[in-house]
Amino acid sequence: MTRTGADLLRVRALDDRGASTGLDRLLSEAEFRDFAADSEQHQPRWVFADTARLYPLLLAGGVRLKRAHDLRLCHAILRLAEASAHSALANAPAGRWDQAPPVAVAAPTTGTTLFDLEPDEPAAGEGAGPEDGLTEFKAQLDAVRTAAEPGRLRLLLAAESVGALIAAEMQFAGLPWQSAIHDRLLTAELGPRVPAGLRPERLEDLAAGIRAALGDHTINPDSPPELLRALNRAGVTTASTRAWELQRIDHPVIEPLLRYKKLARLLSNNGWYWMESWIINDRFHPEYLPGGVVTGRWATRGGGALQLPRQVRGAVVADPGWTFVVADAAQLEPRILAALSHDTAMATAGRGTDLYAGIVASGVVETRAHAKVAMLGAMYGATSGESGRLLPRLARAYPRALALTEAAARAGERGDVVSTRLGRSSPRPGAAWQDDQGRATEAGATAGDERRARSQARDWGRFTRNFIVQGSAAEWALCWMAEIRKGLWDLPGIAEAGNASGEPGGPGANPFLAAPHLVFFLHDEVIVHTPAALADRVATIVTAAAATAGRLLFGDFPVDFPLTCVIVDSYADAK
DNA sequence: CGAGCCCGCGCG
DNA sequence: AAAGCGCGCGGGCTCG
Repeated sequence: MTRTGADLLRVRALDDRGASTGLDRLLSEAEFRDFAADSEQHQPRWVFADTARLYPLLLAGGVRLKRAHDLRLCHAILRLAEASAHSALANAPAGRWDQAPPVAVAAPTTGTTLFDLEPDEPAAGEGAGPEDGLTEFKAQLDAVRTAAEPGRLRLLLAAESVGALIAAEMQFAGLPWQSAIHDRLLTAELGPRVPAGLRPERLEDLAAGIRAALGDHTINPDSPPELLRALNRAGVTTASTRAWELQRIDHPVIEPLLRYKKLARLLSNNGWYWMESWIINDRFHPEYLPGGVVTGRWATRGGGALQLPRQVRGAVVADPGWTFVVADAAQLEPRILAALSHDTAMATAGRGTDLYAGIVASGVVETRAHAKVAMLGAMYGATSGESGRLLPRLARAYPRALALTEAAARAGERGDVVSTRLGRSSPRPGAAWQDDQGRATEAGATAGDERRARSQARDWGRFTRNFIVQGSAAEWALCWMAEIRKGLWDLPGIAEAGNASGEPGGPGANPFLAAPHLVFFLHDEVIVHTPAALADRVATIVTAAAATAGRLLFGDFPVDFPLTCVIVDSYADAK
């Protein structure tokens, strides 16, 4: 499945090894939609150069696909994976499949849809003809077939690819978002709306309070350097204007200043301008970027979808007759670490309970807060503070888990590669890093050279230490979502559910929007929008999917992945 | 006046 | 002086 230059799509049928089985056609987009709808009866695996560019076309036409293989995303994994390091693909010079995807244009305001695609890309570089996709697919199949433990890579590529389908579906569906509620919320916090560039009443009042407390009537509280100078002039000794540092200072300016910072952030990041840019027909359509983070986590582009502050989640409200199933994997990363390292003691601490509470119950530390900060320290590489002090106790109780994070850190410090459970490997540090390490071992190296090299080595070690945990957790989350999607696939729509309320999206909406579907994903948390009558069944599916994801990654190793799963009409009520 | 940096902070 | 991981985004600010 590739694009040709003339807005035609080339479609070919292949067997398991990528060999052509005869069918080879050029179709217009409309013809392709019909073709895809027909072909879905046989549940083929669609091989796409870039799911994000093609799938929205199908979704807009009401066609949903079950299985896919995304060449661009899978290439990125195989290019770096240690398990396929010997393959032709991994050793070929960089080419078209190593390039960043073309930037899709997200409409910032009403008038166009979010799904406009750029004009077709020109043939990019050498060998970018229509054969290129097929050649690449064969190279990927070969890289997997000849890899160590091909089953893991195969699962990873399938999970990454279904993630691309889900990402497109979620962008298409959008997160239900009530502009009216959002507007009321902003007005209550900031005061009535004012034209862009002006401060709403509440912010203006607070700015006046800040100026009065500092005895300076010209201060712009939005300028950190200016603010810092004014604070120091007023006898407030601080090295920065960070909220957590200001919090500890006793001075009349602190209270209005902290309040100002909070509200100014709300206005600039999720204020009226944001609302008008991103909310269309009471839906938020962020652009998800599967594999957008080196660890395999998703990123988003535009709208800050992965940073929705709790302050505004009250605007996320289910349609009439519908509700949300909001599920969150409890202490996901430590559980992943326990399973990765086969640390049965740590896994046992999390059995049937809050993992941090289990650590306390085992007598390792005194409080849940201590357990949490110690675990985060182990996974992030803390060396000082409370976290650093608690680490030895954690290491005594859970030697296997801590040995694994330490080994990952040492590997990174040497410049070595580490890999996740399913085989996504970390990038190597850049040339500057290598140069600095080399310089520190040469004869004329200064103490400064050595210090610098050591510091950078430790930085990279903290990255690789975290990579194995964050990346494996991202794989669990992909499998979880894939299983949820599979479970939801066969649920009935609104009509069959015996609920007469309107279907979301209005007339002509995609039929899959009339049945339960995923509308949001945030690293270890999902939201399913569902007819209220089906919410219990959805919750059962989501819960079972978590257990299945655990088995897919870790087989029989006895580690639990419990969820907090609630049925709520507003996201604000989720926790 | 735009490009690109830093700062600060939202999320996990 | 160094400092627990990964991101995206907006505002200020500097520089060409």
